Amino acid sequence: MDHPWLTAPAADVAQTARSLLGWEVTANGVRIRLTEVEAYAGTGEDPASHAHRGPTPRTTVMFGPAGYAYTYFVFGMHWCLNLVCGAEGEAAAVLLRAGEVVDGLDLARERRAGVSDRDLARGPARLVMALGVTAAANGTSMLDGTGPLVLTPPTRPVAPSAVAAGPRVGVAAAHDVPWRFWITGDPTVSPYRRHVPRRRRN
DNA sequence: GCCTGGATTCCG
DNA sequence: GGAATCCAGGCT
Repeated sequence: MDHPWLTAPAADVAQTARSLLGWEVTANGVRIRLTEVEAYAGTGEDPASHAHRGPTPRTTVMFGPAGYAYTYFVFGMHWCLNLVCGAEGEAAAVLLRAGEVVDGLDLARERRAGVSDRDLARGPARLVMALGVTAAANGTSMLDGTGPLVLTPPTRPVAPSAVAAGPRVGVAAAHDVPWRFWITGDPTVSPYRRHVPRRRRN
């Protein structure tokens, strides 16, 4: 499958993120339609990006070619999923923040026991749980079917006028860039929380 | 080596 | 509003 915009320069990663809304991610029997994403620019350009200060063992995948999954562990308990974008070496990425489960509802409910259907993938770590992916997906392609994740074009296209933009969630740096994109009014979009500085321990 | 704090979620 | 709960990255 050909996704020319995926390899657009890192400087255009915001546009790439916007284009991803409505696309579908399938893994382990669950298919999710993306309703919310966040863009992270290339190395050296975005203080909020894990790749900001250059490659490290954790972020190696981000410096590879576009179309690969970058998963990372956060807060000692959660996994998040990114799609690597831009030219090889630029380390741009799009964080997949939320979506609507459009297939495999029973499996998703099993993995997210006790929550309403709208909350199944309403948040980056929740989306990962619903898809049943973790560390094993890191560094696998999301385009060619060789990994657990498969990215496919929208079944229901998203009109450009239906896309809203705002600051990224939980990110202190570059708070002024509106690089979070979501489908206006969609119930599966995560509730916005601005970055809250942690209280210092006494 | 040690220390800090995080692209979060859930519960009180 | 705060706890849970690891570890990458920065600094001593």
